[in-house]
Amino acid sequence: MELNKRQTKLLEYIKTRLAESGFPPTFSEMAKAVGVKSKNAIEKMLRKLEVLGMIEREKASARGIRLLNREGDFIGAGQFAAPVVGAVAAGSPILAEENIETWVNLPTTLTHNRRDVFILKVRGTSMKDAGILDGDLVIVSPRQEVRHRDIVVALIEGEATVKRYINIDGRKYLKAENPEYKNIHPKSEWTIAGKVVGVIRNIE
Amino acid sequence: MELNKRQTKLLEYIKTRLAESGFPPTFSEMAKAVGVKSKNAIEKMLRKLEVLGMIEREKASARGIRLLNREGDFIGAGQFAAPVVGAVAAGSPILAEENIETWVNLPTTLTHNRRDVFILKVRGTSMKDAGILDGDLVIVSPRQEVRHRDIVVALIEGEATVKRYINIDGRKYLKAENPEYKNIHPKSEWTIAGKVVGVIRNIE
DNA sequence: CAGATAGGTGAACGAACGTTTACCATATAA
DNA sequence: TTATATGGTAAACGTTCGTTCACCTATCTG
Repeated sequence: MELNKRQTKLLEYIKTRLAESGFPPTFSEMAKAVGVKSKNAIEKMLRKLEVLGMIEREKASARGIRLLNREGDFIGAGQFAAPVVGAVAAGSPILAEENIETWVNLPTTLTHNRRDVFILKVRGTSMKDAGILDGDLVIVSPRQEVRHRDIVVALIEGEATVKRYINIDGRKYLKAENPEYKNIHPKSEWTIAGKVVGVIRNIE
Repeated sequence: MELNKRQTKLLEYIKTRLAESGFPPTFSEMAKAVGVKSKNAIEKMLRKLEVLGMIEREKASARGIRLLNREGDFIGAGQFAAPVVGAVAAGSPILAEENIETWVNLPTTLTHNRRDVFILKVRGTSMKDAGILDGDLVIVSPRQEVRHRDIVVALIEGEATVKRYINIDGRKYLKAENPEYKNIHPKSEWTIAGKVVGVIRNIE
């Protein structure tokens, strides 16, 4: 069972309404937003979203809708669900379902209001001199321009790695921020999955 | 103009309801929660909260309440407002009004559901080998037990500083994580303001 | 003392809001 | 072809919910 276009639009509308107004919309508002004329249409769509575990409802109460992320905990206003990428299966795009370990809610204030970021859990100490340690979560913005000396997430042979991007006169390579690691001049195909725009560390 | 006990309780109730149920409460729910029998009493309290800039309302709509932090942006479900401490005025407690630069909303998921944390903006590079750089925000938990080798925020002569806490056989001092800095054996009175439980960095 | 102010009760009103039922159109499966 | 699921309209219903008004009671002020 999957969402059709209008149902996806409804879910999206609930998200933005929650983010922008601080509380969920009413049936009439939703009907207007997705372009249907009957509140019953909304009722049916909501039931579907509920069955699929995307929302949770409080019956018979106004605006009684909770938005859930795929972990089942709910996404409050001013937040959005960001995927946490684990091991990247060779050849697959980094954001493929199979690579997503879990979802966490982030406040949009932490990402300059971007909602298209993902999160990568850092393994190893190759960036320790840049203040990125083993176990840290890096926030990655995939659609942002990457410049010389930015910290990036690169995909090399289906392996996601955090490094500093160096581009000198068109010579492009990756630099570790730890003297014990060598620079990487990939021979095989590689791509940049995004720019690191934030770091989150949980101590203990 | 200040809040009395019941009004404070109302504000607190709105906060927890928003955190727990994902949307604001109705008048009746609020009346029951703070122990008044009339919805009009709630109306008057809400007006006061509104005048004081603590909430924002959408008139004539069910559950039309937004919770604001002291910066005027609203606090969504699953979030709470944490104070960002700047320069600490000598002799004042670290969380005194005058020391608070601004407020930011944090998701409770980042603080293990603790709501009593505050944030300190790090100055200098004395903790760089612990992955804490100049400009980083550290999340500080003031009521948590501090143990040997924890990273802490210490108050020395009215100066807030982030260091590693060392306690060997009762000999207590502070250690920088940067060879260019010496250990600190404070001679004057000093206190520990809290334990560092998280780090947030915004790149760019 | 009279008067203002803050905080509350209680009831009535009307609009907002979720729910339900009957009915229709279209596509898909048996 | 006949069922059956899907997605929608339309209307009616009954609460829920915010608003407002009249009135009460302390407490403080001049």
